[in-house]
Amino acid sequence: MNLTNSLVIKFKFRGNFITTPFLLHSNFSTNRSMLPKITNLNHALNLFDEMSQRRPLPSVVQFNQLLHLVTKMKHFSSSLHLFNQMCSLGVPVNEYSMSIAIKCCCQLNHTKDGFALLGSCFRRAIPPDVYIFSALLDGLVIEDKIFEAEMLFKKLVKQKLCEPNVVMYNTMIKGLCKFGNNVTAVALLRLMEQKNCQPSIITYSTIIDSLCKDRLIDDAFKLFKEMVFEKRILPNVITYTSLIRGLCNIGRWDEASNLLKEMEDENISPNVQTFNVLVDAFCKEGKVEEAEAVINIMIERDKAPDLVTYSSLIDGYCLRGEMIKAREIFDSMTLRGLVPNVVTYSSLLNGYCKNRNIEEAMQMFRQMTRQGLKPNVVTYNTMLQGLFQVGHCVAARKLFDEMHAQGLIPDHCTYRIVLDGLCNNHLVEDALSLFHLLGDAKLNYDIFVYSILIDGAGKCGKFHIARNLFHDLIDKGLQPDVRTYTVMINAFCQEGILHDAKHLFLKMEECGYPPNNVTYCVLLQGYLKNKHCDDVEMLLQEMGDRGYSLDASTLSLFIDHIAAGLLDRSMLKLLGKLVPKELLNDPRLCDWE
DNA sequence: ATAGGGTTAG
Repeated sequence: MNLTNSLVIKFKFRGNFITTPFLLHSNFSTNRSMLPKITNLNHALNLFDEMSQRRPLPSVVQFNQLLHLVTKMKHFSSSLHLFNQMCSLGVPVNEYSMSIAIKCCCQLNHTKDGFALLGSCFRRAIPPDVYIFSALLDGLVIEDKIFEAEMLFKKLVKQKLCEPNVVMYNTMIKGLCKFGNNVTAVALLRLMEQKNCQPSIITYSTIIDSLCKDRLIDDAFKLFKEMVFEKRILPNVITYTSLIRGLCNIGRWDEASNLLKEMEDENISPNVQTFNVLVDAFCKEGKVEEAEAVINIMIERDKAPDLVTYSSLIDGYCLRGEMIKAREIFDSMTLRGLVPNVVTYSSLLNGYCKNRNIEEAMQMFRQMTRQGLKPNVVTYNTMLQGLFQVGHCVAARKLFDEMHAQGLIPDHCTYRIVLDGLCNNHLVEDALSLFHLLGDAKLNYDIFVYSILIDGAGKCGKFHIARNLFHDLIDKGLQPDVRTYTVMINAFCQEGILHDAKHLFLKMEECGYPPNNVTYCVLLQGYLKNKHCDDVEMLLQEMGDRGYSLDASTLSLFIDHIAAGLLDRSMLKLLGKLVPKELLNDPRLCDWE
C-alpha cells in the first residue's frame, strides 16, 4: 500500500479544496507508522491517548482526522467521547470538529444534543456551516421529525443562514420521501436545478426508490429516463436494484428480468442486495426452488448470501407450510457463519404461528432470549397473533404484560392484533373496553381499528355497537375505506336490514371507494340468506362487468339455493361466468350448462 | 458527510 496516497489531507486553499499528498517527515514519524494501520476502534483509541500525551499537542487537524475515522467506523459514542476529551485537553476545536460531534449526536438519535452543540458553536464563535446544518437536518429526519426538518430547511434558506448544497437537498428529499411526500420531493429536485445546484445520482435514486416503494413504477421510470438521457447521469447498482424491486413487487417479472439483463450489459454487476430482492420476490410467491437457484448463483459469483437472504428463504418455506425445511435453514445458518438475529427469529416464529404450532413458536421465543437476543415489538406482535389464533387469550394477555414490562411500547400493529384477537375469540366487550380505555389519539383515528371492531361487533350480534362505531368514525372525520364499508354492510345484512346495506353499497361507490369482490360477495350472501332475491341477478351481472369472481362460500350458497328450488336454474349460466378457475373442478359443478 | 435489503397488521 502506498502510504503517500493513503494519507491525503485536504487543505483549504483560497476558499477551494485542493487535495495534496501529505508528505511525512520526521516529526510525523509516529503518524506514519500508526495512522494507516488503524483498522479498529482500539487502534484509534490508543492513538488518541498517545497523541494527547505529546507536547506540544498535535494540531486540531490531526485530531479531526482521527475523529473522522472513528465516525466512519460508526462508533459514534466513542467519537463523541473523544471530542469531549479534545475539548478538555484544550484543543482549539473548529467547525470540522463540531460538525463531526453534531453528526454523532444526530446519528445516535440524540438530535437534541446536536442542537445543544450548535449553541456551543455560537458561544465559541464558530459560525455553523452547511455540513453542521446538514447533520442536524439528517438527525431530524432520522427521528421522523419531518415538520421540524422542513422548518429548519426553510429557515436556513429564508434567513440565508447557509446556501444548501447537494447533500443538504438530498437529505431534505430523503426526509420527504420517508414520509411518502414524493410530490414535494420532486418539487425540491426542480428547485435545486433552478438554483443551479445539480442533482446527483443520489438525488434521483432517493426519489426513484420512494416511487417504487409506493408502487408508482411508471413515474419512477420517467425520472430514471430523465436522469439518464437528459442529465446524462449513469445509473448504478443501487438505482437498478430499486427499480427491480419495484417491478417484482407488482409482479412485473419479465420487466424485472429485462432490467437485470440491461444492468449486466452495462457492466454493472448485481450485488448481494440485488440478489436479495430476487430471492425475496420469489419467496413471497412461494417459489422457493427459484429462490434457491438464485442463492446458488450468488455463491458461484462470490456474493455470499447474508442474513437477509436466509430470512427471506425461511419466509418462503414458512409460507408453504414446510416448517421442517424452514427450521433446517435456520439451524444451518450458524454453520455458514451467520448468527440469526431478531429478524430471522421473527420470520421463523411467524412461520410456526401461521402454521398453528404455537408450542414450537413459544420454545423458540424463549430460546432467542436465552441467546441474548431481545425480542422487539415485531416479535411480540408475531407471538400475540399466534396465541390469539389458537385461542390462547390468557397466554396472550400474559405476553402483552411481559412486553410492557420489557419497556416496549405497543405500536399500531399490536393494538390491531390484540383487538382482532379479542373479537375473534368472542371477547368483543373486552376489545371495546380496551379501545375506550386506551383513548389513544392515534388509535382512535385508525380506520383499520374501526374496521376490526365493527366486524367483531357485527359478528357477535352486537349490531347497535357496530352502527355506533361507524357513526363515531364519520363524526371524527375519518374516511371509511373499502373494508370499513364492507364490514358495515355485512353487519347490516346479518341484522337483516337490507335496505341500509344496499344504501351503503351505493354510497361507497359515490365516495370514490368502489366495492370489490368481497363487498359483492358479502352483499349477495346477505340477500340470499334473507331470501331477498330481486337484485341478485343484477349484482352478478355487475360483477361480471367488473371482472370480479365469486368466492367458494358464496358460490356454495348459490348452489344450495338452486338445489332447494329457491333460485331459478337459469341463473347457473350467469354463475358459471363468475367461477374462478381453481373452483372449476368442484364435482357439484359438473352438470353446469 | 447524502441513496438501496429482511420480521408484525384488517
